[in-house]
Amino acid sequence: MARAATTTDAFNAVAEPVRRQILDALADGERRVNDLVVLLELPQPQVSKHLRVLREVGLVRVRPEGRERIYRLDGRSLRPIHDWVKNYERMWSERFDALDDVLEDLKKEEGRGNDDN
Amino acid sequence: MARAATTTDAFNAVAEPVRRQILDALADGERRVNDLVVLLELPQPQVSKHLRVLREVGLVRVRPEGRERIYRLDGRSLRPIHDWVKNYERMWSERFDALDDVLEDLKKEEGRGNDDN
DNA sequence: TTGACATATTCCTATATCGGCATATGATGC
DNA sequence: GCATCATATGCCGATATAGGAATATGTCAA
Repeated sequence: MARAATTTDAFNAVAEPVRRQILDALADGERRVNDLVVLLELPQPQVSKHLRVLREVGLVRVRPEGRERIYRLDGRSLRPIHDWVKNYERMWSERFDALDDVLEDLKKEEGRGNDDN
Repeated sequence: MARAATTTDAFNAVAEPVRRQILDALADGERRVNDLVVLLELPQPQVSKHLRVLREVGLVRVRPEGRERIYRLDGRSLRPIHDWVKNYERMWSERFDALDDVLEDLKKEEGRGNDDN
């Protein structure tokens, strides 16, 4: 086995910068393929191929409209990523430092519960 | 050009499941390489190689201690990921639905400010 | 029907990935 | 020094990836 297929999960799909660009573009609302082509200044096949990957992991949905295809964001597949990174938020956010302080204070004031962490 | 180098950014580094496992293991505290080997039940070279990638994107730091090497999580490089996905949170979180409701109410009543984080 | 437009797919090449195995480097203790 | 432990690196093969170019599919319009 070589590398995990990008088509497998959202983590891999989103590791590709162009695909993130596409998602960001779709965040403003649905778009036709060609709108994305123009917007991202990329060759059309490349866009279509990335859209395919995004489709396969459920990050976007298509709606045909005449000869055009309207792509729409479906961000729910991003949730696992969000939930995963969220556990690390404390490592950079001062908000969490503040929270830690509060917790420490609580421990001290709250009496002599001998909890160590 | 083929695929983006995993060593490039956190997005790519984290797309690999084993590396996420490693980070999760390190979230509990620093660990020697061999601890990780035992914990994840993986061949040592594989662990070392993944650690190298994680090191190169700044997700972990090493501290030599005798003939051992203690790896430590440095979650700050995860921040770009967190910030990016956070923009999509509204797409699955009911909290945001609630927030939307609040905003609607505010529009209607124009009266009181209700702080939801 | 025919031709123009919109999008998807196929074929191709270069690359870099992951894992396995063997080995190198480096530190410790005798 | 030498053997051992702990970790890192090198080389290998298989795979699949991203991008390019050409082409296929599908839809509309005259």
